[in-house]
Amino acid sequence: MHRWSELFIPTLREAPADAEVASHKFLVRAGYIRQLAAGIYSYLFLGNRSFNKVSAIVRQEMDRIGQEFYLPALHPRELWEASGRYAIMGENLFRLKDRKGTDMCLGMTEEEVMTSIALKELRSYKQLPQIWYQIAPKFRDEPRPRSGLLRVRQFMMKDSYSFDIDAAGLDVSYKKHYGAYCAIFDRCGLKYMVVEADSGAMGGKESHEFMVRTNAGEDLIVSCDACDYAANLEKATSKLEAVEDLKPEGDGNPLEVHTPGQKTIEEVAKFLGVSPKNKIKTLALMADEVASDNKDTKGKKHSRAIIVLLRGDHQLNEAKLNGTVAAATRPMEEAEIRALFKSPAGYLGPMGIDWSRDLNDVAKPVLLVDKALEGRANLIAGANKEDYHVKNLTPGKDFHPTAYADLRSVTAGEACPNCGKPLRIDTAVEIGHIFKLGYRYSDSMGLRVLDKNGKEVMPIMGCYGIGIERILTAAVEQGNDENGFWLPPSIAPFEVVIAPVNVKDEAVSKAAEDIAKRLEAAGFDVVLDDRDERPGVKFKDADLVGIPFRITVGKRVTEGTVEVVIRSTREVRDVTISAIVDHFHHLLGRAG
RNA sequence: CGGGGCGUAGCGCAGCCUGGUAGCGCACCUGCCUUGGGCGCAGGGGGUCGUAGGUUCAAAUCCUAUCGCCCCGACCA
Repeated sequence: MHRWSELFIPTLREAPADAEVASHKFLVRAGYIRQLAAGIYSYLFLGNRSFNKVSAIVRQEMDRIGQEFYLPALHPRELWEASGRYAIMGENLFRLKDRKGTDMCLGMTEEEVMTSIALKELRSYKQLPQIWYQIAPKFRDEPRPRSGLLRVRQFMMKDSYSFDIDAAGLDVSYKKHYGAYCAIFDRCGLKYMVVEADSGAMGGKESHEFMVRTNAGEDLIVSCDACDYAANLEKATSKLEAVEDLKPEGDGNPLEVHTPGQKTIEEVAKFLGVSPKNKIKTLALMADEVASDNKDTKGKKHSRAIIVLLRGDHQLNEAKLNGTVAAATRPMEEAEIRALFKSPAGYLGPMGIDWSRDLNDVAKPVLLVDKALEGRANLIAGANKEDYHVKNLTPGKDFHPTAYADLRSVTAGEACPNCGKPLRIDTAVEIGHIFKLGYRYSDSMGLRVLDKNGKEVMPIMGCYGIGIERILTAAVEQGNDENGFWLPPSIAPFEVVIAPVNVKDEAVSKAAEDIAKRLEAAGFDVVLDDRDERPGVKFKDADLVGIPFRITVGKRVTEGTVEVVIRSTREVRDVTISAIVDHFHHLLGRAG
């Protein structure tokens, strides 16, 4: 039996000064975790217990669809060179040398290791499909670890990888994961949502994220309360209300107007008496394309101009831009702006520049136009001349975009793309991500099997991740008040804490001991707070440490009664001692 | 990596400006007392003031460097 007096549960009255988010404060105060360094945490007794329960649920559900492996965290450089990620991952990849000077790194994910096993062992379509998974530490040298356990440098991840003969097979593996993830998060007692996710520049086709709404989250998700539409802001779209175009002025050809000192969208719109919706916002960006190996080719970089046009009242979504041009961009410097536009910032527009016709044409500047401007007419943009703007601009007629693309960020209140009702935007924590990888690794690492016809084909892959500590963190964020937090019983370190009000009272402590024994015999996870402390101390600790139920054993044992307290609602019930086991069978929905 | 903040006992903080005995609350130990929401009284232990160098008769305090941690941003398969 677990006796609190013998356990190491170092609770704190005050949170460490550098903890800001609720989960961080409470997990430290409750003695679950202690910090070792930035983004690196130790799990103490309670933390580890909870952690193990989460892992066990993940393992059970994953075992229904896949096979568990255990892969090394220490990887040779060559493996990451083979996939091309040694360079791509940059500083986020922990790198080290072994005693012989061989370059090694610590795994951020295990696509390379899994694929290397697959390519050595898989020979035939008959061996497919495969789903391999593991629950193991991952290492990422994050530029800025933060928010306690939310963004850390070492964390436990359930990562799985599927290998299928074709896209239809991948669909099946993907759906199996979708189902398993729902089962896992349901069992962990989380209120989560599944959102369409940005598949990134890696060329994936489909991707969903499992998100828990909390103000501590780092992601922004767009969702519709009226239907099931939900997407990461990086991916979300919306229906726009039609905008009435301006009437053409004069002969309908581009017309310069004098706009002295009017630089911002708002200033110009007000000055000309039009809505920002009839204006073009011109963003001047540069993509610095550094050759793939950043060490040897230092200083040798090729920059190309990327000019983005948006409706005047819209904001650029950098993830979407990234997906379109597959490169990181930065704002142009003043000199670069003058070199291209022959004009100072504030009066930029698309006129008079020879734009690239093709995204792959590196020689000329690229003009990307947001889809919200497609089909619009008589817009107003800068004239590329100080103190002048141009009216009557119609895309496709007066200037020729390199490409139209969805580049803007959705804002709250815009119409849902499915049902037209207003969209909401919330912050959220990503607890899981499923991803159709495609042929990215099969191709780069040379994975081939023979199909029915004896022909070599590339298996298609999927990868799927769950952040174990994020489940715990999200659960704490979801259930806390000023006194502490409560975890769902399935992932709490103990289901019940039994608090005898005075251990020196024989009747009380005997009854508490007896109840603990009976509940434990019935299969409940209980801890007996047998410390010789005042009741207030025990209650405060019980409230703090995340245990969902408390039994208070007080003077009324003489009447055969104790109190059961539900932590989340603070509901208190009198229960007769003889009925206590039945009561918990009922409370926890377990058969007696 | 840019901007900001902070390193003094396990936790929370004061002291630093204006150099001179290192302090408070909580926690901890002993004893008494108390026992339905962090009880009370008495006694006690614990700190190279992040580290290194410098200025000075004297440095937690002033100067320089460095390390670490937190926050905002950039970044985040």
